[in-house]
Amino acid sequence: MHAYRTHDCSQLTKADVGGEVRLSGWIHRKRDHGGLLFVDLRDHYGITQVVAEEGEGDFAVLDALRVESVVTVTGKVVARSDETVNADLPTGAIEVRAATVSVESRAEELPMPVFGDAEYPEDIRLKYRYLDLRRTKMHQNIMLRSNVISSIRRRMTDQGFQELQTPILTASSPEGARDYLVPSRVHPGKFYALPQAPQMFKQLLMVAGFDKYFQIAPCFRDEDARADRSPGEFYQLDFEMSFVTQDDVFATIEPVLENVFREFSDKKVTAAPFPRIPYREAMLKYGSDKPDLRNPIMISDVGDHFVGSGFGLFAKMVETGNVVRAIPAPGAGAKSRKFFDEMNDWARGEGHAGLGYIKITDGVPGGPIAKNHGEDATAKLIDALGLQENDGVFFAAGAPDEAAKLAGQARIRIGEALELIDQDRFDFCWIVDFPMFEKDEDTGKIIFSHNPFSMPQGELDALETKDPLDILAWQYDIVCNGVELSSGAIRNHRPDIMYKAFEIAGYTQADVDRDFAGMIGAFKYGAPPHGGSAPGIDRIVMLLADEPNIREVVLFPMNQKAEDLMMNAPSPVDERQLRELHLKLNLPKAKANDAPKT
RNA sequence: GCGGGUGUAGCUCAGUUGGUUAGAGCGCCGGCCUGUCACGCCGGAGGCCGCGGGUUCAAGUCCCGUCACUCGCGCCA
Repeated sequence: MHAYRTHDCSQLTKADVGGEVRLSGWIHRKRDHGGLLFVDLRDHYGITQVVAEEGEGDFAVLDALRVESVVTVTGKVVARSDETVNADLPTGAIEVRAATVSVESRAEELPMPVFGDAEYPEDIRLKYRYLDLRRTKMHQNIMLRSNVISSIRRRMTDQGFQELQTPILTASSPEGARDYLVPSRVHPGKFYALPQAPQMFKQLLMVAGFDKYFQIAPCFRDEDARADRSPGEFYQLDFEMSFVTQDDVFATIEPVLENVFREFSDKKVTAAPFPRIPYREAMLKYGSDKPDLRNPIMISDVGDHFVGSGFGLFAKMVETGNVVRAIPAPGAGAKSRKFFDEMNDWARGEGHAGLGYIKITDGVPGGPIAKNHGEDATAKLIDALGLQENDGVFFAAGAPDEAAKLAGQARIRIGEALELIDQDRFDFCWIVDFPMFEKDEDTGKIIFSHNPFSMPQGELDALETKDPLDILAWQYDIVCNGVELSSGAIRNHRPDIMYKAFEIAGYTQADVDRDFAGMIGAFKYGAPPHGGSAPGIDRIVMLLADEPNIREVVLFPMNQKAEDLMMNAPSPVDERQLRELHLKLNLPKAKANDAPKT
């Protein structure tokens, strides 16, 4: 008989009755009836009930153990009587009569229980992540993640993609997020950087002629956390293809995403081809470049209605080049005035001037805007917006960018408050036609608005002839349920266009040659047109697991301050290590009241 | 860096307009219990009410500061 197990804890059925078996696992739960003891024995695969009776075998050994201790139990499989069958358990028709019990590992009293689905503080969960991961929900999430990644790999290789590895220690890049730096021992004063994405490497793989590349790639960015953003590191399905147009990239990745989502969820999934929404249209209609299409609210520009309006505030704003955006709130007319006032308070709290509204009650429009705007004009506005007789509508007014942003946030908040969002769908879309450049709000300079390596639409001709702010890029994002899954582009593979694009953004040819030496050099020796994208693995799994927080689908995440509470990272290093790396610390002055870390 | 929320037993939480000895469930420890599967019953231990300061006759409760966690803003080509 095997030293630890003849079966796992999910396998035994009526067919095994009478057999001598050996199981190993954790004591999930104990039910102690004095002379009779029931133990739910748990492993990765399932749970099997073990019974021990006083006076028989190693009853006393099992009786004395705490839950989460690890044991090996040997005994006979017996059928349960009809009254005692547990239909909720795949192994519920049988139980194992414990003859011998060997203790593999004794558990102390737990800082947090494994059994049950109560919520626990995240710092405790992170510190004792190995216990947290034993819990059913977390264990399932991580299994889902593993299965999703397998499925993605299979689907990518089936389409002819090669899985290739790129370096983890690379060079810092002047663009993008802050880098994680690694000091060089051999080269005093020089540093490696961890890749924010294998962006340049994957483009170089295209130059190297590999045609189709993918990788489940770790990416490192020193930026602050969000619910859908782990600090430190995350994974992307990074892929790149040669001799392709934007349509080819879409046609390649759409079936992968659609089918992965269909494979791992019962929700309705957008059928490919996914809708494509130009960036400017998205900002107008949804007030966001990552719209949640499950939300039926559509924003529209209603500035024209307020030209010369009796509602002087909006009339004046429109005259001075500002905009007014309407955010319908279907059915909100039935809500109390408090609902509308609270929305306004929220907008002010977010730092906006406010959120005006019209509340329609049984066909009668009310509120300060309706009153001053005039009866006929209000009727016309309501008609144009297609509002029903118990709807509401909010107004975001201001500079175009600000009004769009406020309207977009309000759209989300109203959709949630009125429960307009269908929780049973995954709605995909592409956001396309991103602008190539934008104006830096602080300096007034022209800067790249996204990836500087994207091909401008119209190529060199556009760069030379058009207003930079009017130039669009072959740059696209894929969005699902308001979550940005990836961004990608058809790349700029032409040195002449590259130099020109960087020149517009204020970089000389020498700057480009220095900062992007590897890539610009490579493009001078024959580079194929190419493009790709990089959907975020963690976010895909988060959506599929129906979790609001990315840390629920990451094995060992760091907390919001980028600390690993289990491994105590980051940690101080000793003087010898610093000397080897030619580093001297220049620490900020400690605050007087800082509590010591435990 | 900034703003919101939270902080009471190992864990989840209750704690009234400031008022006597801060409670419950789970867990833990002890006892009883031979068909449970959230086993049951009896008993017990366990509290710097995050920390510091202030107001007050009196603070878990009010005020200020601070720390921790979290959500968001900034940041994220």
